[in-house]
Amino acid sequence: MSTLERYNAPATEAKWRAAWDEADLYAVADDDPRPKYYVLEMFPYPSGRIHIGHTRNYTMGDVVARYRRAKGFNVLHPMGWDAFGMPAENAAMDRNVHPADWTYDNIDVMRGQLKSMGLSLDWSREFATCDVDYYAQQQRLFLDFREHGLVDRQLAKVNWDPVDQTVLANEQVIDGRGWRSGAPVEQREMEQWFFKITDYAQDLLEAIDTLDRWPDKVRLMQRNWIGRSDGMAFDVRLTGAPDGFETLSIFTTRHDTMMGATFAAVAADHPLAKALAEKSPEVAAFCEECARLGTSQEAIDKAEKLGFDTAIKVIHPTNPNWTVPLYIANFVLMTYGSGAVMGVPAHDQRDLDFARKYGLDVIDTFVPLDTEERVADVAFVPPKTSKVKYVCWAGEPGTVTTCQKAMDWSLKRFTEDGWGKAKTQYRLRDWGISRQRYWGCPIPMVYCDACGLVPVPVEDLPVELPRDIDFSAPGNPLDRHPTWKHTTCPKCSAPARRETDTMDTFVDSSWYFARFTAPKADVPVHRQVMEDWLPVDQYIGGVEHAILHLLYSRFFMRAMEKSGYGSAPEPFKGLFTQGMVTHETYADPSGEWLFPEDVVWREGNPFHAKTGEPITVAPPEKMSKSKRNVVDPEAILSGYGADTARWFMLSDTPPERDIEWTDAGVDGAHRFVQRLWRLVHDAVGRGDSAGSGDGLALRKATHAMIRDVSADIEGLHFNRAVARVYEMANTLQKSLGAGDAPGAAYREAVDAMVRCFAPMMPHLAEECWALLGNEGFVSAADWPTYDPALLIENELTLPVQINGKKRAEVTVAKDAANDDIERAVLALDEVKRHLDGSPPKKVIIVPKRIVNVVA
RNA sequence: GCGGGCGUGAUGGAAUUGGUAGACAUACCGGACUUAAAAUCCGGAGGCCCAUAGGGCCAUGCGGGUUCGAGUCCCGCCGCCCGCACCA
Repeated sequence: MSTLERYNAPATEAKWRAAWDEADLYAVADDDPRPKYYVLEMFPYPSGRIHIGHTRNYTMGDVVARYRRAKGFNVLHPMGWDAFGMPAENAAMDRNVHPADWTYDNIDVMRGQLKSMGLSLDWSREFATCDVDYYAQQQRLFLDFREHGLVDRQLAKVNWDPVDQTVLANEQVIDGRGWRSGAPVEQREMEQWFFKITDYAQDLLEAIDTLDRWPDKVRLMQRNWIGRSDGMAFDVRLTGAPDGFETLSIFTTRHDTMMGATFAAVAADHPLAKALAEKSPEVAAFCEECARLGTSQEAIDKAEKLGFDTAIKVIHPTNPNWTVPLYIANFVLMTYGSGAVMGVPAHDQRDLDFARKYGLDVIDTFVPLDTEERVADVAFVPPKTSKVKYVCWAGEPGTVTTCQKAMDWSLKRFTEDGWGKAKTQYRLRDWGISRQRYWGCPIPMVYCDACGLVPVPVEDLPVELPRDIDFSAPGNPLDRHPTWKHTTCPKCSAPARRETDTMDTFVDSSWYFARFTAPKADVPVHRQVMEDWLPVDQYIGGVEHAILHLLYSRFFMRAMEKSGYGSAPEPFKGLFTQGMVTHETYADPSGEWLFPEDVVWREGNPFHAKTGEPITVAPPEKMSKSKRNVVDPEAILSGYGADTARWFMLSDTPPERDIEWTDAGVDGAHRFVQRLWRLVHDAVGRGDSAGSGDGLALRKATHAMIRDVSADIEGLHFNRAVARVYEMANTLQKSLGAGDAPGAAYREAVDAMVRCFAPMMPHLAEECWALLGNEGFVSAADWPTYDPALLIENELTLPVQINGKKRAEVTVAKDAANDDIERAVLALDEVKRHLDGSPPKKVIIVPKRIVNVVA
């Protein structure tokens, strides 16, 4: 043993990766007869290098892929690159490199890094979304969607940077200013392309119920995002309004409070408000003020309710002689409902604040059952299921009923009266996909003065991005390009202009999982092949994509089905959202953030490695460049090896929670790599003949491990699977130390253990597998099976409680009768002592679990 | 504000339908090996109290409740985290 060299992880790992490549072990065929399993991790953005979060995400996916492969599935486990996006353009501006070169160089680096993790990926299916072959097919999908009525043009507000002359994404607006120019951002309305995701609002909502292998949290977030509310729509007549505005559309979900409406209000960007603003500078000024306040999130928090009395009167729908004033109000949203509301101060806090400020009436329509007190400063907004007493409504005053019943009744009544009608409203809005930038998929449309908007014919695809591009001036470089946008109309051949907007990069990631099923096809997907592979059985990624990416992908599958691409309504059958990787933060006395490698520890206290100053340590948080609490996985991979990094990522912390990266944890993982190596060496040294006895205890432990590790991996409880392997190693080592380990049982145990940790540490497993003299790759070996007969105990040791406290144990035959157990328990010294001579009040025996004696 | 989640040793965390709380790991302490250290191996360990073996009490954020039995279920607090946020 003393001569055994340490396991050289980096060298050994490289050897096995080369061997896997040589054997083309992870390539997958579409026509394989075994049952399919599609495991996918969210593909990375090629930012430059892999970060620690990637290693966690891809390790988890790889464990699942390797486990399923061993269980006899035909496993699709592909990798690609979410390669379009702003950082490439920023690099182009900052460093004068071409976005394509920057992106593809990054991909080369990151591909090498991912390969060094030993992931069992089918690299032959790799693609990047910026590959012309990919975005050409995406353009085709766009045209098909349009053909099927799923694309339209709508006016939409954008963040406009007046200095850079460009549209900004929300995350580029910091405190209301452009991130580059620092100029105050303006809201502009522009015509943009939209995917009509709202056509599927109800379907997307209902189908969430079928996603039973998604986290409840994500399902709830999607439900809230779609935001269905059932209410009533109606038109009210106006007096004193400009021509063309004789009526106003209103939406409400509380029609039971209609008789408490004391004012009406429209949004500042409502068409009526705009019409008034044209005639009145005062109105225009008010609306502008509202628009300014609107943008930043903080402002909304503090925003005071502001209103402008238009002097227009709204005729209450229930009574032609009853009018209420119409305001323009800053808290009414144009983007929800009809952009106009009836204000019911008694039962809505916003309306109440507004009413108090502008001296409007407050009419209680119902009161609590236990008090006659009327609304003062706090609106009375009971849950719809609460019973209240109605005092002023469309029904009999004094009625006691639930709000929901009153609403149902009111809706029926108002519908019969001929002015109200039931309406379902969604919070979800159509998906604006236009982006005014270069590094994205061009939208294949042409503007012709004679023919209007004309789609690029499919045979003319792809509309390829020009290579020569200039980032030295602000604005969209495609729009500025000297020749690119000039073309001829596909219909009339007259000179025409190309659409210079490109697609939101979320479009790229909305169907890549489908493209992996036929990555080289000259159509977006092959119908049959896609239907065979989809849905993805297990999708793994960050919770930050819980709404947009996952919802857009669900929409895409429906849109593709409608466009004739085959049926796979739900793209991801199983979803798992893993936690982040965190690290302590370090700051020097001046408050500067320090990298972990700049910190040295002396006697448990941290000091600056160079200056020797004491350092303050703050609790772990998400790794970020700004706080410098980052660890580069490259150093771990090349120093300790991939298996150590993988094992660490899977250990201790449940995968859905945040994991704290610590050097001690990594060292511990590496120590275990070395320890397993020694254990296996020892097994080989013993051969098959040494030892005595049948090793039953060891065999039981082995088979229990197989059962438990299998269940833990299947349930994605990787931390528990890791603990089971540790337990097995401890058991092996103990039986070894006791000198009673029979060779065959020991050999069986080691063999099973190697196969069980192979999905987690594939290189080490491969080396151990070879050392044990097995043929072929453990990566291609079957998953071990366990013998249930070995797990049945003939005798059971039951805990014995007295009055609910554990006092003793009793060992009985596994099928012992309750009478026998009771007799054995009452004979125990410990039990006698506590009973002190008197008979027990009761003895509760839970079969195979526990005995409780009630004294 | 609305919605959701989580509170267990020094630390990360285990714990079937309510049934032996603290598996496994990290850090720590002791021993062996070593000139020494590292590495390795063996062992210890929730807290408090009495103690010779051993025994007792208290312990899963806090306070109640249901139960033979509660980390787990119910009610009320406290704290932290996440999502949405003027959605009519």
